[in-house]
Amino acid sequence: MRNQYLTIGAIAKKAGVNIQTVRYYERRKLLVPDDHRESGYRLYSDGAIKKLRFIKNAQALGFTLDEIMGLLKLQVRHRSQCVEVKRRAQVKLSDVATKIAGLKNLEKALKGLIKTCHARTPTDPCPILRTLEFDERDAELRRRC
Amino acid sequence: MRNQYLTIGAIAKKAGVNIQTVRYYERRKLLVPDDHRESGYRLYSDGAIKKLRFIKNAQALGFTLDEIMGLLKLQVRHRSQCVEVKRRAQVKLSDVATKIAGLKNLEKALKGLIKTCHARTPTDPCPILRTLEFDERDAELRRRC
DNA sequence: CTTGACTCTATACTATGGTATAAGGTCTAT
DNA sequence: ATAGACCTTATACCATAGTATAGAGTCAAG
Repeated sequence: MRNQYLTIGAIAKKAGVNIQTVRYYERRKLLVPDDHRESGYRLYSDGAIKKLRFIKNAQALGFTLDEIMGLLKLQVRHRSQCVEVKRRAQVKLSDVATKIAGLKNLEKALKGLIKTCHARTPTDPCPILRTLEFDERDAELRRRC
Repeated sequence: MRNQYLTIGAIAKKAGVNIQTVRYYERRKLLVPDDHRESGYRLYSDGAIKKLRFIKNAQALGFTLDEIMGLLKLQVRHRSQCVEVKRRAQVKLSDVATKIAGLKNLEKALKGLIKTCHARTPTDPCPILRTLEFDERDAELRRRC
C-alpha cells in the first residue's frame, strides 16, 4: 500500500528541485515527509509535489521562505482565511510597485546620462559625472520623503 | 585643514548605517576613505555620505553590491573615458529595463491573484492559495519551454 | 593626566537559500 | 549475491550582506 508514496529523489525530480533543497525545506519545517520506511527513507505523497511547487511559485512572487511558511500555515489551518492571504499579497504588491517606481527614476537618469554624453564636445569633462550627482540628490530626496 | 573630514562614526550616523557596514563596504571596495589620520583613523568627505546613501537607495531598488559597484564606476573621473562610461551606462540601462520588466510581471501576477480574491464567494477556499497550487501547471510549462 | 568615547584590526557569528561531500546503509535487477 | 543506483546523516561550503566581539590604541574634555 506504499506504492502511492514517492521517494525524495522522485519528488525532487517531479518538482524540479534539488534533493538537498527538499531536505533543507524539511529542516526549515516547510515540507515534512508523509511517512518513512523502516530504513529511514523519506516517503512523500503527491501533495508534497504540490507543496514544493507552491513554494517555488511563491518564491517567484517574491515571498521569502519564512513568509511562505506563514502562507502554508494559513492554508492548513484556515482554509477560509482569505482576507489575510490577500493582505499579504497586497503588501508584496506595494513593495513591487515601489521598486518599479524607483527603477523608473533610475532609468530616466541613465537615459539622461547617455543623451548628455552624446551632446558633449571632446574637450568637455564627462557629463555623466554631473548627472550622477543629480541622481544622488534624488536619492536624498527619496530618503526624506 | 582636516576639520572638513568626518570620522567613520560620523558618516555612519549621518547616512544611517552601521559602522561595521562602512568598513564592510571598504573591504568590498565600494567606499574607500578620503584620507587617514596618522593613527589610522579613517577620514571621509561629505561625498562619502552621498555615496553611502546612493548605495542604500540602489540596494532598495534591488541592486546587489556588485551591481552598485558597477554603477559607481560610472563616476570614475577620467574625462577621456567618456565613451567607455557611456557604454557602461547603456549596459546598466538595459539591466534596469530588464529589472523593471521582471517586476512588472510580478506586479501583474500579484494583481491578478488579488483580483481573483475579490471575486470569490465567502464559502470558497482562498483563491490565491488555490492559484498558487494550480500554478504548478504553469510551472511545468515554464520548465518544459 | 586620566577617563570615557571613539577607533583600529581581526575574527567570528548571523540570516537567507541553498549546494557539495563523506561515509555509510538500502534497494532492486540481474 | 552483488553491482549500481539510491537513500541516510552529518558536516562543510557557497554567495550575499552584513553584525558582533575582543583586545588594543587614540582622542578630547575636564
